[in-house]
Amino acid sequence: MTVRARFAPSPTGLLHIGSARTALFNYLFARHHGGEFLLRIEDTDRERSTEAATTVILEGLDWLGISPDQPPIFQSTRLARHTDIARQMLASGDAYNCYCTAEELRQMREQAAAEGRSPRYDGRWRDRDPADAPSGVAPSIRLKAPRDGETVVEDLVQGTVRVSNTELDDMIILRSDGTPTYNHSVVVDDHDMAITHVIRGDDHLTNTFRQVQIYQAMNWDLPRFAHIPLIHGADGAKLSKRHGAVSMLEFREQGYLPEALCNYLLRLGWGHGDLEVLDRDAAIRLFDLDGVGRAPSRMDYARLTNLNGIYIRQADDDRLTREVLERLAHRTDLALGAKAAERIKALIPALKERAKTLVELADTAAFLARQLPLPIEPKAAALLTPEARLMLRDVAGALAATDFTAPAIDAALRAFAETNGRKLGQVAQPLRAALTGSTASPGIDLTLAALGKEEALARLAAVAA
RNA sequence: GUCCCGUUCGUCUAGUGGCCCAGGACACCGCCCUUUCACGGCGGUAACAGGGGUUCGAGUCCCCUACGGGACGCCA
Repeated sequence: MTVRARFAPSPTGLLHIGSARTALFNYLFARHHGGEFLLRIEDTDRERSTEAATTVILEGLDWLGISPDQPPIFQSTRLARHTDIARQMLASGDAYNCYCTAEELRQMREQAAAEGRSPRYDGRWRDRDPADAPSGVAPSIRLKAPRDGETVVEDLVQGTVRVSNTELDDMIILRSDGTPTYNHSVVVDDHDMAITHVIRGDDHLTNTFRQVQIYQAMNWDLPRFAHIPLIHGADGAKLSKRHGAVSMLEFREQGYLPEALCNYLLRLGWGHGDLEVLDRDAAIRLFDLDGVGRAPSRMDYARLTNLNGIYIRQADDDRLTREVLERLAHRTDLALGAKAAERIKALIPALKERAKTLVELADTAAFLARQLPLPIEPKAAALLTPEARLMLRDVAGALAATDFTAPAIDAALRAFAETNGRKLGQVAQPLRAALTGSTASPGIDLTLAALGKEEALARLAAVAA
């Protein structure tokens, strides 16, 4: 049997980190088993669903590199099929008309709450004579769920989960306005799409019992279910905005690489021995549902950032250069010409060793695109004492005599330090301050070489005594 | 309130009855490397929620308690 997995988000505005992980797990599972990964947009709530929100999901998945194998299926286009099945169930006696009003149901719930019972529909129309139907009231259609026994879900992550059927009431499958409900649509779609594995957040676990009852009523084969635990914030509560970034767009803006995010998400709730850094190929090769834990996990931004640093160090230099240029393009305090771009490209290999995000990478590259006079950080300014400025004049002279390659610069600086009885650091730090306006940068030889002779000497002249 | 699920270092996890006085990673602290900042190397602090069983032996199996989470809509 070929595996067919699906990701079924409702388009409500953003691709949440939790949804992204669900999508990733589905994708990896399908790939691992040589199956297909499908996407279904659950846009039946017409008021909340927008085209823009669908675009956000599609772009987010594309950015993460987990695009579906087929064009997405829009649930809204399948309405007729859903209602058709509901009517079939009505005809076969697996469902019945319920003439309760919303108000009546609300009272039923309130009374149950007041008496300490769980708020369930009491089945008052289940076996009632259709002749009793009040005129002028449009009925909803309810599933005639089994009253005895229990409903069992053999979950690939949670194990066997069973609940007594007395806990489950007769759910509405078709509203009085003729539209299908979520639980009903999902079952019909998953069946029609020949989904073999339903992998989703465990907030859906209790829905599953009701969905199973529909499968059973229709005599359809059950897919395998896998309910993965949710992602929580650092405080253990449901992940929300106040915990920090949650949408894919935000992570992208904050300079996270999609492969780092995928790696982080993969390791959140799934483990394989001591393995921490897994690229896409390794993930596909090793991922399976038996490695998924049952406890919810907490979002840890520090760990994501650490992973991001690893992926930045491994990333292609041209790609990083493009990213940096893009992020610097809007800055009005820089002169981002061809020369500056050339300098950035030259220093990226050294810069990427010390950046954890693309934002950081761009920030630390910005000095290369600055114009004189250079803004100097207070700590850097403190290094530029009158004495240091005097020294820099001589250093500039020594540097001017080289061909300005990094090795030549390094040799010249070491020689300069030696003949002047100074430690290399006593020369390099004021130099760094004068060239970058900061106390931290890649090796001073690399920094000088990237700036180029003309620019470097100009910057030195600006501060030298 | 009812039902369901969960609980190993601060966090993510390894652990499927003896290999565990519990291993790795991030974070944190110290040292080393070093022209700064990173990277890297070495070392350190730090956990089986509590209580009962079962067993020669329990982080691993069972029960109870506590705590946490999820679900209880004519939302998805």
